[in-house]
Amino acid sequence: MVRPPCCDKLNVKKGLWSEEEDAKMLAYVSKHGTGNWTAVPKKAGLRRCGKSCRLRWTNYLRPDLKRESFTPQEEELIIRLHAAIGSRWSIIAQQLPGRTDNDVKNYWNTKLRKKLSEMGIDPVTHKPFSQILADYGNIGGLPKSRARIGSLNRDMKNAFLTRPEPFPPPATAAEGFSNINNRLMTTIASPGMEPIQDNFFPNNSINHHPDSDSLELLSQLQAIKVVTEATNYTGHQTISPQFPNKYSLSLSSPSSSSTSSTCSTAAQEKSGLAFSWRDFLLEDAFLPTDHTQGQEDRILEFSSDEIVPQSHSSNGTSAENIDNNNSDNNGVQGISGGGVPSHGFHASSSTNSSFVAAMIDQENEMFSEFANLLEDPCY
DNA sequence: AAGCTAGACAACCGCGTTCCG
DNA sequence: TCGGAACGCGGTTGTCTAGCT
Repeated sequence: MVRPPCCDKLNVKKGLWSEEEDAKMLAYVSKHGTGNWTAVPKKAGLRRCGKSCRLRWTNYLRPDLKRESFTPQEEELIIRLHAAIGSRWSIIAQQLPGRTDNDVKNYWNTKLRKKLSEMGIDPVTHKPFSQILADYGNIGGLPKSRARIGSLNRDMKNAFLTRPEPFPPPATAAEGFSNINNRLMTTIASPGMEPIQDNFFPNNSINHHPDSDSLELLSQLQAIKVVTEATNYTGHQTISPQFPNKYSLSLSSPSSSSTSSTCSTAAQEKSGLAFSWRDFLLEDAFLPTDHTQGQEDRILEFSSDEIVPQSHSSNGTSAENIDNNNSDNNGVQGISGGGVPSHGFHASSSTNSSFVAAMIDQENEMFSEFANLLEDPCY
């Protein structure tokens, strides 16, 4: 690619901006406004590329930028929009006043992606890792396990290579997820649920079809509308009562949006749409299908409002208590002790080993069945 | 105190799109 | 219609800093 003329000069400065440079930029913009960035360095007396000037202005010097850290509401909106339209940072940033696409992108890369991974959700597809691996396992001609893991995206790779248990269930509410994050668990990665885009935004970045660009913009706008509306209510998306495990998100015309995009009812809110972690792994090819009572003990149950270990339901740690605790924190980061939520997994170690053993068994089965394919010299 | 590491964020790079003569 | 310049975007890299050993 041909470099812009302004960037060809050998004496163009790179790296961090000094206060003096910032002052020059501010002085220039306050006098002349923005635009024609290639001319800015010369007019402003800066040894910078015009592109660099534009970035410095839009990402740092603009007076309307927020400096404070992201709020849980902003966090939620980012995740919802990312689930709906993918990494279209500029579009997402437009829904967050005072935030730049760079801000949002950095926040996603440093915080949210990791957070979702720790919750057992693939940040790329917003599907549970277990579901992805199950899907992945259905693809024929699989290479050896290590290479197979190597071909996963980096988030799943991290989940595999840095954790004793490959598919950690979400942490419990007591371990520190806010109500907002709990709701995210149910709206983004609820059991058996197809991701939002699979059902409603077929032209998203994941399922993109090259001939569908005209529909893509509409889908994105609809996605933004729905996501922002849902967030403006209570953070809940419409939940179809007929399909408790298939959360539907209404896409509607403006005339019907007030009714179709409503939040859940108060009763639903109170009772929560409880489902178990077993449901979450329902499609996991590696889990034994017949659950014994012993296995039942390790099932974690969580609702749309809080995540409650089922086996702990009688120990006085009621859902309401947890909810109250979160309320004490104004619904913001109900993390006792602060910090990043732990991976807190209440299952016993034997449970973990049985889970892993099931995986290994499955893998060995495939190896024996497709032994010839495993000799692929590419691996 | 020095070295190391991870996290946060600023900045750069390359590419696609839009604008304009 | 075409080609070059400008702009915008997303991915990646670089730098700084705080915390830990």
